[in-house]
Amino acid sequence: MVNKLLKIDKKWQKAWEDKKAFKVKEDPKKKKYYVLEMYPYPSASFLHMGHVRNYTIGDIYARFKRMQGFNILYPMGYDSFGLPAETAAKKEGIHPKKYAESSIKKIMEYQKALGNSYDWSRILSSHDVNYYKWNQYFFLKLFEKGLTYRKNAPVNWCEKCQSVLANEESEGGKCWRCDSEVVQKPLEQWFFKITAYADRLLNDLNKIDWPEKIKLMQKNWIGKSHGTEILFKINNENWPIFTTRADTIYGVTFMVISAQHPKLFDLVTKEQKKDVDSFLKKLKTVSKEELEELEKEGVFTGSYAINPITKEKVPVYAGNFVIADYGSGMVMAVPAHDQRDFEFAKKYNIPIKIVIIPEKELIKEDDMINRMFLEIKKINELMQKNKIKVWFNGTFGVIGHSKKIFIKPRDVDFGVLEKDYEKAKKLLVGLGYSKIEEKENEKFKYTSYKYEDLFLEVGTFDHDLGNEVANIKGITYPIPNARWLAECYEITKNKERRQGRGDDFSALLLGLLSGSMKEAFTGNGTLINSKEFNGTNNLDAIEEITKHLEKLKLGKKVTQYKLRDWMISRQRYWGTPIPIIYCDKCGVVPVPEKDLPVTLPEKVKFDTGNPLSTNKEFVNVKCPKCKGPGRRETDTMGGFVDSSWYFIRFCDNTNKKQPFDKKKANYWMPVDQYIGGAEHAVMHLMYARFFVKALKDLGIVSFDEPFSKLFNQGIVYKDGAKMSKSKGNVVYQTEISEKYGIDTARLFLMSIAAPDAVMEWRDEGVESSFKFINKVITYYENVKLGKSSEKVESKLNKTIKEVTEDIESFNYNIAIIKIRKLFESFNKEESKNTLEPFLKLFHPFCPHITEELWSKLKNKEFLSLEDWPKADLKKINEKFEQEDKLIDNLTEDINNVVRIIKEKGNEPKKVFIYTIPKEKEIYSNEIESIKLRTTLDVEVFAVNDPKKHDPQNKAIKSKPGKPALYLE
RNA sequence: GCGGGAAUGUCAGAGCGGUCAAAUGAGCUGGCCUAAGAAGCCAGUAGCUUAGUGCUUACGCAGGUUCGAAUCCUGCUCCCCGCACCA
Repeated sequence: MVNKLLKIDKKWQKAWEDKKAFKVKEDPKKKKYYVLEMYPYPSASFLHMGHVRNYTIGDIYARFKRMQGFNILYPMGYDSFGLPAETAAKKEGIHPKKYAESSIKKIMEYQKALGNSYDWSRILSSHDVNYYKWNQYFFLKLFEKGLTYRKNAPVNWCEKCQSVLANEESEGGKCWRCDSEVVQKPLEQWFFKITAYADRLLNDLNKIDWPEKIKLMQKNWIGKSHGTEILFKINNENWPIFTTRADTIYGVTFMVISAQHPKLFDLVTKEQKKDVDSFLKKLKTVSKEELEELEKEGVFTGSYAINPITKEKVPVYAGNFVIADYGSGMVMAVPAHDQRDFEFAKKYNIPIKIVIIPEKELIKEDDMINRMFLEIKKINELMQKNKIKVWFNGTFGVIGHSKKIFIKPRDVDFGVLEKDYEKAKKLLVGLGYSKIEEKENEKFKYTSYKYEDLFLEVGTFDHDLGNEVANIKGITYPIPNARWLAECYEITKNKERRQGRGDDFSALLLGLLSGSMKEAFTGNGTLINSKEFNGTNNLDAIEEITKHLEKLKLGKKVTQYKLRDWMISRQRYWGTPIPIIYCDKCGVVPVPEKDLPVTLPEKVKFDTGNPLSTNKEFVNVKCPKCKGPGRRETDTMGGFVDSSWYFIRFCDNTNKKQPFDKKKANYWMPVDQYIGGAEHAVMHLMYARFFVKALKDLGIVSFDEPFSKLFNQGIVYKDGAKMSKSKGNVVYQTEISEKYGIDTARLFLMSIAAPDAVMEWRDEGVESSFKFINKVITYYENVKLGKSSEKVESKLNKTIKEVTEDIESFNYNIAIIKIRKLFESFNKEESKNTLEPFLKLFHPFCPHITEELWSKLKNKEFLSLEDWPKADLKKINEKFEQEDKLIDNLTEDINNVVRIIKEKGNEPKKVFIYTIPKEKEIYSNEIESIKLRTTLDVEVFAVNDPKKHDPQNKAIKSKPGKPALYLE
């Protein structure tokens, strides 16, 4: 059987290829549909189950859509430039080109063995000069437009890879490829100005049908935020500072400039230079893990900044926690209301100035008191039960002082008689109060009682600003003591005085609170200490203060993005040469378009530094402008440039005169269904979107989003880790396909889990898919061609309807279940009208065997190119389904009774079924199938049949949908 | 820390207000078939109970909404995945 399957696989793969079954071209009469899987990196010359899953998901969709009558573009290509080829070259002494090309060859072979319906004539590889030439072309176009520029920037540098990494490639201070530490290093680099498209990239997310998760990741990555740019004067020069918290301007007590800031030394005074230098030396990049514990550190620069509103003079520090290229690279530090600033201030003893206090509404006083009240109530009940007299007087509340909290509010007394004290104490311990304090209290006067007071210490509370919480028996509650803060504030605002309290409450609060603060208060609240803005809600204050600053021309509203420009330079060999020549006279000169391509030379040395610089012929060229001596750029472009437009090249992959024919591109693009891993959420998918938008602005294409729909397939795990060669937990394609045929692998991968779910690979289930395929084949080989029952037709049409919807929405696993069920309902005799549509439904999942069975039904054309079946809704009759269920229930009942009788030692031979008259036919029609499932002899009577055999008078038990039984 | 997703029977994995002791596989148990089966077929697979019934527990934990909840809401726990000193 296996051999047979393998032969079938080969036979049809060859047939498809020979007949060019999937070759397509533009056809204005047909509706196009473009299905694409992210093109693979041919670093490994094998495919594992993760790959197979990915490609199968795409192929099923492509085949499905093709059968639905769409003109399907479904190509395959290779992302063959990049580091692994170069690493392999270094390691094994193979030239990257050779390495890449042999890998491609092998991978292609395996891919072809998958039986996917690719149009192989459209193949492309990014290392092909006919491809990368156009990278250079686009580079120059973007250069003309000012979207390509060069700057000296601190970059992420990986020592091991000897290359610069993009922001996206440096994962928390580690290289995404080799996991070694990334260091900061200043270098001249080429950039694409993706930031110019930040807003469009953000807004157009609404246009595309992508998983929300990916859209969100892109949104966060773009990171648009609104804020205020405030001008601080430092050494008589204006420094714009970006902040989202203009409301805290009165709380600024220092400034921090990024240690990597290019203008840092403008601020460093002579006296401080030594300190700053030694501080900078200490800096290093840190890993993700270390980041959490990394202490905020800094050093005084010697300069002071003038707060534009308060005119206060505050020191400027250089700090390790400020990002150089976000915002202005310098922050106004408000330690009372920003956790980082707070930590820094604590460390260097900088004053903390509180300018926001929490609002009354935030305090859940009532809740607190209710809980306390319940506690008291509980105590009361307990005491009464034990006949201990307790006094409570007045309303209950809470009072807090020092670090303890007592149920002992303003005018409440709680006491027991002296003789009950010990007993009461015991009971309270039983209630869970571990500590009971007993004391004479002078602070509170208990005039009503002579008895000893019982204080209950029920918990502790922390007294710090804003976050007052009480911890009572392990539960944390907000505590109303902030109430008095609010009170204090009221007093200040109304300029009231209260006996025993100071005039300047702001000062008092500061004194009281800043010393005991444990962390910054970053919540919202009411402004204090902020002159005319006192009493304003801080969210409103952001607006108001910004407006105020605008009036004074000391600030303005601005928008910030986290998105950085796309750094494309790589100090590598195996990539597209950047078409730039440096000339001592003319400076940076782009290679003229007519001189393209700048071909990547094969002869280079890989031992040290940048390989391209070792080829003198390549490097030393004439300046295109002045014809004087020039020097070529030796950096190459990162691979994400290649992958930013390859999907358009597929539309016209052999064009030598243009990157692609505009008409062809406009016919096929955008990609209707893109399929690939979620790991590309922010890199490839963002760059490609940018690139397409830029091309649109250049007038090269007429669409502005590359991928209308995106589907993320789930990762295949094995032994708890993602399947990958480096982890050694790989199951190769051939391990399954050589044993069971490729259709089994496809079917299994698709039935085990929804395509977008992560799945754990287990061999166990493979057999089941294999068995099913064999069953289908055996069935089709033996089926008697004839008529199909209405029942089967009903089922077929229902299945067609549902499976169509399921495939459309990628519920492949559900579709397979339904297809299997349909198959189970087939009889020994079926008509072509059911046998053929079944093959069609099954075809996307198992193209080879269905194609084979299709031809066995004497069909000449490829099943792959047939029409997808349409459901005839008129033929769907739920009656059949219900009847099926009745028979199911009946046989279950019979089996149940049989089992019970057998346990009692009897062996039933025959079952008599008594149905209500209306249902008699249903059951008598199904006698054969009942017999089959019970192995008993079966006889059906209507209950009103006078001739029925019913010695035990069981017939009375008969109910609609539930016939009575008698077995003997 | 921020953001997103999940938690279902022995396992994997559907379901997402009633038709749910819960699809479909796998595993396990028993039976049939057979010289024998690793093949095929049939049945069972929460517990108790019963000639086909009935009941009780069950969809992470605790509450809530509802005539009714695996499905909706609230809180908690745990796991996974992104981002992360973004001012």
